[in-house]
Amino acid sequence: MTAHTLHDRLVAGIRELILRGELTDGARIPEAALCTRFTVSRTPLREALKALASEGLVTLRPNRGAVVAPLDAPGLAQVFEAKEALERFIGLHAATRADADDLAALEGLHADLAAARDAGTYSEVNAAFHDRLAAAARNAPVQQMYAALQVQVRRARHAINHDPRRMQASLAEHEGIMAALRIRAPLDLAERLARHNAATARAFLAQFDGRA
Amino acid sequence: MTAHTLHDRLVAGIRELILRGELTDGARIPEAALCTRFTVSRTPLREALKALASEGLVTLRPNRGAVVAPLDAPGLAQVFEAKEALERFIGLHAATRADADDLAALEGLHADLAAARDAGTYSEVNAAFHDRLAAAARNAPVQQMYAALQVQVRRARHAINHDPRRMQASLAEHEGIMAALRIRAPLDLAERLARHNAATARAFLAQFDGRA
DNA sequence: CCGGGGTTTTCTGCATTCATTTTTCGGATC
DNA sequence: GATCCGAAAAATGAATGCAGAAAACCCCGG
Repeated sequence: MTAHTLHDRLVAGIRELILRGELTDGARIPEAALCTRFTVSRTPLREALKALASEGLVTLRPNRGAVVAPLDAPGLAQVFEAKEALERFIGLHAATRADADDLAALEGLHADLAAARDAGTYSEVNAAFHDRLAAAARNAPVQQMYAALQVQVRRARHAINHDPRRMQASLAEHEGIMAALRIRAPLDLAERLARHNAATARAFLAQFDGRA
Repeated sequence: MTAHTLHDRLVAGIRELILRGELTDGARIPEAALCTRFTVSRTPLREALKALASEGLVTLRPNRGAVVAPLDAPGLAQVFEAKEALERFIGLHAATRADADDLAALEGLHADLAAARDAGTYSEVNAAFHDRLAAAARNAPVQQMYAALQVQVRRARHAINHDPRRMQASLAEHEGIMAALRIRAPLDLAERLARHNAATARAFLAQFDGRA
C-alpha cells in the first residue's frame, strides 16, 4: 500500500476511502480534513484529487471544492453498458491469450468465490477474478479502462442490498465462464461474460432505481 | 479552448503541445520551461502533469521528472485493438440513438472530409467526425474512453507518413459508414467502423513498425 | 585519450505562505 | 418571524521557499 511517492499513496488511499464508502456519494471532500487524515500538506493532496478527477471518481467544482462524483441510475446503467463492450473484448481475447499462470490464478479465485460466505468477500473476490481475466486479455488500454469501470460499479455496491439469490445465480454464471475458459472458447466466453454483466446490471439497477 | 481555470487551460495546453508534436515522444518535460511557456508557477503545472499522467499521455518517473509517454508499435497495436471494441459499441448504438442534430453535424463533417486536401486537415476533420459519432452513441464512459484512445492515435500520426492512397480508401470507407448511418443499420455500422479501424491500424502500423 | 570519483549544479517533491473566492453568521429592516 | 445585507470566517487557487535526490561537471589517474 505504502508506495514510494506520496502521490501514489494518496491516490490509492482516497480511492479506497470512496470505495469503502467512508466518503459517500456527492459528499464534499474537505482538503484540510484529508490533510490531517493522511498527515500531508495540501499540495500533494490536491495533486491526488486532480488525478482522481481525471479518473472520474471525484468532480472538481472551481472555487467550490471537490465532491465524490455522484452516480445516478442512468449513469450506472451507462457504466454497465460500456462494460459490456469491454467484457466481450476480454472474453474474446482472454480465451486465446490466457497462459498457465492466468488459468491457475483464475481457478484459485473461482474456488475462493465459491467458498465466499458473506456478500462483502464475494464482491471482493469477484472483482479480483474479473480484473485477472481482464489482464489475461493482454491489452493494457482495455485493462485500464476496465479497472476504471469496475471502480464505479464497486462504488455503487454500497448503495444497494445484496440479494443472496443473485449471489447464487452469479456463481452459476461463473461456472459457465470457467467452463468456456477451460476449453478456450472465445465466442462462448465473450457471450457468457456479456450476459453475466447484463444480469449483474439488472440486479444493481433494480435496487438502485429506488434511490438517487 | 481557454477555460476559466488554470488547471483546465494547462491540461489542454500541454495535451495540445504533445498532439502537435512540439513535445516529441519520450522527451523529458522540464517543469521550469513549461512554467515560463504558460506563465504560471510550478504548482498548477505539476497538478496538470499528474492529471495527464492519469490520462496516459505522460509518464511520471519519481524524482526524475515527467516524459511524454513513449508509444511503441505493440502499444499502438493494442490501442487500435481496444478501439475496435469501442467502435463496435459506437456503431451499434449510434445507429439507433443519433438524433437529427447528430446526423446533420455528421453529414457536414463528412462533406468537409471529402473536401479536405492535405493530410493534416483530413486527420483533423476525421477525428472530429469520429468523436461526434462517439457522442451520438449516448454513453459518457465510452465517449471518454474513446477520446483517450483517439488522442493516442493522433499522437502517433506525427511519426508516420500519410499515404494518399490510404486517404482515398479511408474516404470510401466513410461513404459506407454514412450510408449505414443514414438507414440506421446498427450491425452494418458496427461492422464498417470495426473494419475502418482495422484498415487504419494496418496503415499506421505498417509505417510505425520501422521506427520506435 | 578514456574512465572514475567527488563536487557543484540543477531539478524534483513537498511544506508554507499569500491572495481571492465562497460560505457563514449576525444584525437590521420590513 | 422571515429576509436581506454586510462583515467575519473559512476554504480554495496559486506562488514562493526549502530539503533531498538526480544529473552534470570537473579534475585526476590510468
